[in-house]
Amino acid sequence: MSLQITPAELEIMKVLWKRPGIGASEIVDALDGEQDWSPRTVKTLLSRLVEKGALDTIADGRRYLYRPLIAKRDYQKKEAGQLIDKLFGGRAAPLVAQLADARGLSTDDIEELEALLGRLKQ
Amino acid sequence: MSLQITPAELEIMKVLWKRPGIGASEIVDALDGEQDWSPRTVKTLLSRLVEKGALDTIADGRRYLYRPLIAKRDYQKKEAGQLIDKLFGGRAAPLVAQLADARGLSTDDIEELEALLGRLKQ
DNA sequence: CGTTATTGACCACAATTGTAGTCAAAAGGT
DNA sequence: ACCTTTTGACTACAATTGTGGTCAATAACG
Repeated sequence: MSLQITPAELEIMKVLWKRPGIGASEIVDALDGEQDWSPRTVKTLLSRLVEKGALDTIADGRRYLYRPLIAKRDYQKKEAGQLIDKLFGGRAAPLVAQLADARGLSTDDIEELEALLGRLKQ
Repeated sequence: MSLQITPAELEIMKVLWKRPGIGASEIVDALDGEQDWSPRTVKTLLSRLVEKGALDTIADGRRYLYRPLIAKRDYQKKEAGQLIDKLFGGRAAPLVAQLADARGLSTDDIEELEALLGRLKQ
């Protein structure tokens, strides 16, 4: 199960990672301003995510509540790993170098990363 | 020009980033072992990349030599930036944290990153 | 010189994706 | 007890993508 989540579907997942267990209409509301989708479109994306096993449904009267079956953290890990395998020869350092170049790391970023590296070192 | 390069097309780009200015048959050869594509498939991908403006052709007798019009570095930057915007709230540090967790950074990676951060600090 | 192999141009076709419509059941307002 | 709204199920349909076939021109080989 490769669990292929498309960009449009990811928007739905992001809402549900933030507020698991809500229904379709709440999702539509949450997306308002973000995406300009008809409620129909959101329903379709929800069905596809359930079909793919990325979401779980809980019956709640005549409707469903939806809950993510994959953790955001796991998905982030998978995507980050795929990117470095695909483009950076499997090494993380070059990726970070590119990021630094592409958008500049803030002082906060740099400090955070140094702290992280310090923790990893021991 | 959003220059949307698909995963299959990227394999072609990777060959051409390594050896710019080769022809279709060399690309087919270079991919042998990597991908199991018919020469036809490679040709189609090449045409699409030219159409998209990702490659340039140089006439060489009755065939073309192909050359990347986008630098690998630029493409890496774009992809890395897209990933952190899409999944990491635009911050690089959480991405690195995930990478560390996902696959463990080697001592070399850590040293490389520390050196990089040192350079960025001043 | 005739045959074969290679090449780009054009075409094909199913799967996936983005985007949304139709429909019937049910829930709620009045 | 009706009418409207909301919901999930099913359906639609064009664009993109992966994968490769046809064809005509031409280069290379015997």
